[in-house]
Amino acid sequence: MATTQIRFSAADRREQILEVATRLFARQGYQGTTTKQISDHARVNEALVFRHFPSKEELYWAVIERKINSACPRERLRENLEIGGDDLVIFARLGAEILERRANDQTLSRLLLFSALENHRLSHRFFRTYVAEYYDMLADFIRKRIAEGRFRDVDPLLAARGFLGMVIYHSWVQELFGGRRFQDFNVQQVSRTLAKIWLQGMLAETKIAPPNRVTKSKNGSSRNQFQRVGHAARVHSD
Amino acid sequence: MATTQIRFSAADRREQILEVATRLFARQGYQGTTTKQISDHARVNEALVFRHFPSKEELYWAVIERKINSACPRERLRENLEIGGDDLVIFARLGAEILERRANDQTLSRLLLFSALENHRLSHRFFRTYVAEYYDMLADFIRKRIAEGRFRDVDPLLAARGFLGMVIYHSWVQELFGGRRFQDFNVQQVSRTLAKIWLQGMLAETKIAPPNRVTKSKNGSSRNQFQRVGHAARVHSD
DNA sequence: TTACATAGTAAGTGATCACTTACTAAGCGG
DNA sequence: CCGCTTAGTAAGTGATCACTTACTATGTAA
Repeated sequence: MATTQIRFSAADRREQILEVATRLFARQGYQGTTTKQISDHARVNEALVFRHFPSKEELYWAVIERKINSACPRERLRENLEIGGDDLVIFARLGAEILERRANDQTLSRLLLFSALENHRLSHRFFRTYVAEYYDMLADFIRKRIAEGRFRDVDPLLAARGFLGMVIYHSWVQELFGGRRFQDFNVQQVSRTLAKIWLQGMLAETKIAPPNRVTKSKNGSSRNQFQRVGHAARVHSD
Repeated sequence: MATTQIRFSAADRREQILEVATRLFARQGYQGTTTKQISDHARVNEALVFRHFPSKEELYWAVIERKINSACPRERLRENLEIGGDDLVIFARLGAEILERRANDQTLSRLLLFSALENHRLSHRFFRTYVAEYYDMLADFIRKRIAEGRFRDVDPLLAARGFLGMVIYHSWVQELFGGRRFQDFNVQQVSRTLAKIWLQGMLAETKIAPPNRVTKSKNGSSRNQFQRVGHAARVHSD
C-alpha cells in the first residue's frame, strides 16, 4: 500500500515546514496560528514540527529570517539607483518594483507588520538593522541630489520616507482594505504618478537659488516658481 | 472590611470593561488578548465580562465601534478644509492633526491595523463605509483644485492617498519601529515638509492648462501632459 | 539479512482557552 | 426589616494550546 509514501530528507522537510509556516504566520499572525495547523498543512504529525524546531517561537523567527534573506531589497535598491537614468524614471521604477513585489508576494509585508504590531522583541532589532539601512541608502541618494542643487534642501530621511510612504501605504491600503473599489489601479500608472508628484515636489525651485533653508518662511512655498522643472520632460515611456 | 467596595452601575461597568479591552486589543490584537486578561485588568470576575458582552468577538466589535465613533475624523477633515487658508497651511495643518492625534492615542490605528491584518469580517465593511469616505472627501477637494487649474491633472483619489500615505506611513514607522533613531522628528516640521513636497508636486505647471478630463480613461492619465513641464511660470501667490 | 541511524507517529502532558452554571451580596423602594 | 432586582463571584465545562514521551517505519551501509 505505497500511497507515494516517500520519506523526506530532514533538510527538505524542514524547508517544507518553513514554507507552510510562512504562509500561515503571514495570513494569521503568530498568535493566530497554531502548531497543529502548521503540521496539518504540512501533512505531518505535530511532533515532527518540534523535531525540526525547538519551539513555536523559534520556528517563527526561522520563518522571518528566511523570508528576509530571500527578499534582499537593499541590493535591489542599489542596482536600481546604479542603473541610473532620469530621476523620474528611477523613482517610478523603484515604486513599481515595490508595488509589483508586494502584489506578487504579500507574505513579507504581512509578516513584518504582524511582528511589529505583536511587538515581538526581535522585530525592532530587525527593523533597525535591515529596513533602516534601506532608508539610509535612499536618503544618501537624495542627499547627493540636494548637494548638487537639484533637490530642495529637505531632511533626506524624511524625504525618503515620504516617497516610500506614498508607495508602501498605497500597497497596504490596496492589500488590507482593497476591494473592487480600488483594485483597478495599475502598477505602472500608480508608480509613475506618485513618483512625479514626489519628484516635482523635491526639485529645486530655481536654478540659481543659493542653498537657503527650506522649512522656515511661514508660507513661502506659494512664492516659488518651478522654473527648473524642464528636465522632467523626456520621460521615455515603456 | 469595606475596601472601597462600590458596586458599579451596569452602564459604568460596561464602559470600564470597554476601556480596558480597548487598551489590550490595541496592544496585543484580538488573538493575543484573553478574556481573563481583560477581567483581571478590570478587576472583576471573568464571568462579569460575559454578562455584559455575549462573547469575546462581540466585545471586540463593541470596542472598535466605540473607538471609531469617538474619533470622527471626517468631521475634523471637513472643518479643516472649510477653515481654508493657503493650501500649504491647509495640508500642513491636516498632516499635523493626523500626526498629533496618533501620537496622543495609538489605539485607533493599532486596532484598525490589527483587525485588517487578522482579517476580521467586518473590518472591510467598516473601512469602506468609514475610511473610504474620508478619502473621497479629500479627493473631492483635490478634484476641485484640479478643475480650477491649480493642481495638475492627476487621479484625485491617488493624489489623496499619496499625501495621506506620506503622513500616515511616517507615523506608523514612528510608532511601530521608532526608537531613538527617528524619535526626534518634530510634528510641525514633519507635516510642513511633507505638505510642501506634496503640494509643490501637485501644483499645475502652466496656467493655461486646458480643463481636460479627470478620472476615467483606463490608463490615460499616465500618458498625459508630461511634456508640458518646461515653462512653468508663476504660481499665483495669494 | 542484519544493524543502525533517522524519518515519522500515537497518545499523551498540564496549562489555558472562551464560556457556563449556580450561587452570594449589595442596593433600594416599600 | 422585608423582598426583589441585579452587580458580582466561585468553580467549574469541554476544547484546544504548545510541547513530550515512547514508540514504529524506512532507507542504507555492512
